Amino acid sequence: MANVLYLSVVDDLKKKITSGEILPDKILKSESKLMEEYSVSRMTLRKSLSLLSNEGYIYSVPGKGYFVRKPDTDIYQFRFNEYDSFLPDVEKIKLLSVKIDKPTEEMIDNFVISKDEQVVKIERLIFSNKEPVAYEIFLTPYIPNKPVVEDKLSFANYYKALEMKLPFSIKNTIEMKLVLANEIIADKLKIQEREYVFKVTKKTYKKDNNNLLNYSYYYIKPNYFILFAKTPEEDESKKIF
Amino acid sequence: MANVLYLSVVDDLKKKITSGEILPDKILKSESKLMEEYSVSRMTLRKSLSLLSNEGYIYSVPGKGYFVRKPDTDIYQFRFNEYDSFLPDVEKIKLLSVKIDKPTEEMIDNFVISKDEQVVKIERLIFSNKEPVAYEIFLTPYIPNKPVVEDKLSFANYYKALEMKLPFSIKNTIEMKLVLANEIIADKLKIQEREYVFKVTKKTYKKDNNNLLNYSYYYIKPNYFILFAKTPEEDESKKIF
DNA sequence: TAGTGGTCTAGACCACTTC
DNA sequence: AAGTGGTCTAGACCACTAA
Repeated sequence: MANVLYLSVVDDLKKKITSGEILPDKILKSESKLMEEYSVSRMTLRKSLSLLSNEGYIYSVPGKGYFVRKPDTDIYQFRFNEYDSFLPDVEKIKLLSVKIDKPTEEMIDNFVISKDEQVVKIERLIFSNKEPVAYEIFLTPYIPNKPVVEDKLSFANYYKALEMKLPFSIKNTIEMKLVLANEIIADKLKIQEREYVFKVTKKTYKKDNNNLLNYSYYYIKPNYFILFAKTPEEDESKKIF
Repeated sequence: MANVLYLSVVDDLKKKITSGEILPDKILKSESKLMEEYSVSRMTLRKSLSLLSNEGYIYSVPGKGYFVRKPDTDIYQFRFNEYDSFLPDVEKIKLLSVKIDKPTEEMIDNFVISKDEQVVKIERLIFSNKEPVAYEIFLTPYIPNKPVVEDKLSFANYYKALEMKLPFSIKNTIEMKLVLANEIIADKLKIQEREYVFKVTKKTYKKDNNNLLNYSYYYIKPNYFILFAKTPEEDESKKIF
């Protein structure tokens, strides 16, 4: 297909795998045989096999050969942030409060801080369709001499700025469940107490030491949130070269 | 670190990127300079850069150079299937009914079938903790001469078998939202009518032509489902070689 | 011992960007 | 014209697996 050798090899092998001509866990021809079959050099062939391996089609066992992989079809991917995840589109995000306070027991457990240190607590209300649709509580340890100009960059963006600066060093987790709204949440979202709301807990960790950097609770009105996820795609931009 | 040349180059460059020594969108040294710096051949260096590219750390622009990528921290990954996704662990899955019937308007819209063809409808009840926790309706076009022995492989596993046979050719989507239980759902799950339940819609498509192969609705009791997702990990098993 | 994949080198030619 | 990354080759040596 393409006028690039290693891609045409990839195309052909993919076809053989997706069509079922070579089934999962079955062995492929050896490198030397494939080199002959496609009339390419070893390095070129290996580039093709490398690509197929990266895309999850095959795996290799040293000394044995290449095998077709059985992919995991139960894996899904989605995107979540305070701007794109609510329905209809988010109109504005209102900063309710910024407090610097002593940590609760829960925070001392979660963060790597002592009870003498302080914690930043930010409350925000996310509006959509003229209504409050989500109430967010964000928590992070307070570090007074952080090289972020606190007055200039509002606290609301403080942690975003932090993430932006060192994007490779963090990882997130998210937990979503249904809970009954308590008085505070009901008040913020203007709903009845003991109505169901989505509770999304988002935690941000430092990759290398697994320290918790910050976490947020989002309380979301049921009708304003749909989670849509799909099988992860092979990322074209990350193609091997 | 490792006694493999290209991995030690990867380690060093990763350190420079994660530490912030080279910031997102900033250019790396050119291949020829890096070859000199690390005293490796071009192909070895390119293998290192290829790995970093695959893991999302860098990208390349032909004629210009290599740049540090700004990774997307809003992406999450999770696993969903009828065995591992409910709380506590699933005890059994009860097959309620298998019907072969004419398709509804909705099904004709979704599937690539005419109104004269037929559809398989499977109802299942997922038990956990002696209670029904989820009610599933599965739909797929009925193909009489499918090479699956219908009596042997129960219908409940019919589509699983299908997926297993051609795992590379399918992709899934999932949608999760809150809905109010209607009479049927309330009855199956033994809850009150007009209580909230999770509605999960899972659709399976053929990759090449985007045809819908089957879809399921899961109605799940709120307390028996928590979605847990996290930043996708670099898959060690798919490492470049 | 023969065959397998894993690492590594030193070249070559190309298309593209920048000046 | 000089520098960049992209493709491709023909070797070499190694560790591992299987008979």
